[in-house]
Amino acid sequence: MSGYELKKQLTVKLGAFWRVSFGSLYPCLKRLLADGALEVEETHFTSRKKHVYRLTGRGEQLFFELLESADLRDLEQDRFSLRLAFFRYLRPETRLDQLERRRGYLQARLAHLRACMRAVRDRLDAYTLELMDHGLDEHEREIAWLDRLIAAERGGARGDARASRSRSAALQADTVPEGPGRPAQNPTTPRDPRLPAQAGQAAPSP
Amino acid sequence: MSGYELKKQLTVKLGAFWRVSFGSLYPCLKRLLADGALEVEETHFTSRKKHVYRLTGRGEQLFFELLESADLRDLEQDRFSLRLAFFRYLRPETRLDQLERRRGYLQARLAHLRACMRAVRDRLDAYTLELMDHGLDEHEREIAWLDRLIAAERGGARGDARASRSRSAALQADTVPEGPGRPAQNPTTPRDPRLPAQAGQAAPSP
DNA sequence: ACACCCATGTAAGGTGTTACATGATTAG
DNA sequence: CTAATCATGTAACACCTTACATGGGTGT
Repeated sequence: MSGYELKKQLTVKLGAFWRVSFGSLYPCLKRLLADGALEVEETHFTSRKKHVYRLTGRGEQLFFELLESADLRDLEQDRFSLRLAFFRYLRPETRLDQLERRRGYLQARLAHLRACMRAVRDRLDAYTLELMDHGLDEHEREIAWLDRLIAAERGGARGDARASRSRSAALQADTVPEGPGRPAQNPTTPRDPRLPAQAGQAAPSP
Repeated sequence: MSGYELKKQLTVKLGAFWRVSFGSLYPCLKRLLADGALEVEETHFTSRKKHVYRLTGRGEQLFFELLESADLRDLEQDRFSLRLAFFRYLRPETRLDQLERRRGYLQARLAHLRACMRAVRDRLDAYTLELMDHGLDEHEREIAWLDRLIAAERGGARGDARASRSRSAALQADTVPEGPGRPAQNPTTPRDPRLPAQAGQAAPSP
């Protein structure tokens, strides 16, 4: 799609934790184009120029490489959320692995925060205490949420049915029908069935 | 205190949402020093140089000005948390005002997210849906938390007693004993009783 | 006619991080 | 003695945001 359209899509679908500005989007598209990860088609339907971008095979490969690999930074809130939004393109094992790494990260952080808090607790004013308690709470909730996702990922269609707004049970549906879809599996194939070309399933796509 | 010590304190007390690096802290101290907001005393107790910084009257004034004023950016998660950590130095009315503005901000955001979600809900995969639901949940919780803080701020010592980990009831204690402590009230006074010089009350201080 | 969305891009500037450089002191 | 901690700083760089510049189309 076009850069303009792309921004709109990203804003609607990932706007909760990730915002793009044209000042970073357009240069990025150019960079990816120069790297051969994208190709353009300039349309002039109405005398108005418009660049329609499309992923190349190389771009797809890059996408899967970036998605499968995850360093320490990718365990932080926003980066992880961004990755989660593309989880359907990951192999189930990698999904599970990344969910568990995020969980471990949060758990460690939680322990550290608790330790910090014990150390300074009685020298803090009420507002700071509230803030810290709330932070602890948030972490615990996030861990509980991850536990649900992990359970759903492991147990197939049987998630925690009691959680009021739980959608865990649906996690196994709507997923890419392929089995373990590795990028390295068949690097020469130009068209990849993992990338749905049809409409009706417009999850954030590469 | 020294820059080094300051970083340690900030890391322990605000580390949950705000991290400082020396590369930004030291230049910042220099800037504040040049602006007359800080003064230094170089100590050489043990032949090791150490800069002990102290707020000047101008610095205090600046602190209160920055704290009392809040633009749109300061309503976002981390910025707001930072401010909340210094709430005890604010006038009660300003506290209430800022809590309510943050609440309004979250409410608007929540409405917007819900609208986005309604629009794309059936074109999203299960992971993205989980992500969005979780985001909605977080927002709702944050609003509920703010409601407790607001209630405590309004109602004196009577907060929501049922919340399991609530500390709301203590919100009115531990606060700066002064009444409305405006910076403009007596600009010529060098020493400000609002800034506790004694130990034993080491909430994040300017 | 006017405002507003579509559409693309550039340039300046702010902000912070990483890495480096340096050296004293203390605990094991 | 050696590793860690105390302590201060600088420079390069990455990254993104804001503001600007430009122009076609669409609705009222």
